[in-house]
Amino acid sequence: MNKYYTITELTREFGISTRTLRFYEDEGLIHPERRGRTRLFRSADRRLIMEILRGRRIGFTIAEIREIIQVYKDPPGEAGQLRLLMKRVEEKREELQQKRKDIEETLEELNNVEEACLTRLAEIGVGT
Amino acid sequence: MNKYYTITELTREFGISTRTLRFYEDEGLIHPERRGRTRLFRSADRRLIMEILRGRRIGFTIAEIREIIQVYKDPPGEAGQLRLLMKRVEEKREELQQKRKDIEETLEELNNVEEACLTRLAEIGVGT
DNA sequence: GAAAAGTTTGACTTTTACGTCAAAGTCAAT
DNA sequence: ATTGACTTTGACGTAAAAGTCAAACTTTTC
Repeated sequence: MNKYYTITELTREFGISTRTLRFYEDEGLIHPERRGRTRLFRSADRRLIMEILRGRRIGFTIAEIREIIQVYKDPPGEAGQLRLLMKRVEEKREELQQKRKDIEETLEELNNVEEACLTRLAEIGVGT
Repeated sequence: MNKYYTITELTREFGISTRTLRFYEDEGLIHPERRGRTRLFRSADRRLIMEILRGRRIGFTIAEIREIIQVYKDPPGEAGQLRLLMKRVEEKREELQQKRKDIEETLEELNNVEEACLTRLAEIGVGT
């Protein structure tokens, strides 16, 4: 075990480009090891990339993703910082709940569109 | 009734800029009336803007939003077009379901972070 | 009827998140 | 030892979605 992943293995697995991974490294989101100059990704890096991509799908910016990673890396110890973090968490929660609501409404509309399509198809293509 | 909204009324209501609304008009998403050169928004425009902003929050591009609006404006009548539309609907559905899952996982993590904060606060700030 | 407030168009700029080369280095296999 | 596949750095480019600014025009208000 304890295998290394090459950069292209990961790009293929996740459907992203090498440029994207290099960009994430430049932005300080990941820190793959090096053998010479070549990047070597461990499974921890791989998992981190999965979380980054999840954040991306949700619509988080690079800055936000970096911030989240930071919090996990070294959580704040001081009371003021903790309270600040909780405030930010609460804000994010509201944002995500709104987004979830938006998605659910849109899924509903998609259902309506689909039904309308089926109805229309049945009307015109009777027996197609 | 049948009131007109000015552009700034809407920007204030939705927390967007006039530039944004002009941009949406340039992109063909909205078509407010004119009195002279001044734009006059009706409540139908206002509702449309709400839908545009919902699409934006979800992460749809302008092109996708425009496409959705188009479908509502004049739904396809031909069978091939209808089937194509249904395929696209299915793709969007999967995309949104993935996004919803991402959001739910992230909401779970936010809960964990919050709990960790509370625990830590209790530890250090006993009686604060 | 003059000032203040709001609006329009047009042009240029900015930010984010990468894409696209080019040139050079590395490594495995033939 | 050379071909071919892969990788790196660096520089420049790009698309989307607005932001910013200037100059002119309108409308409202005092």
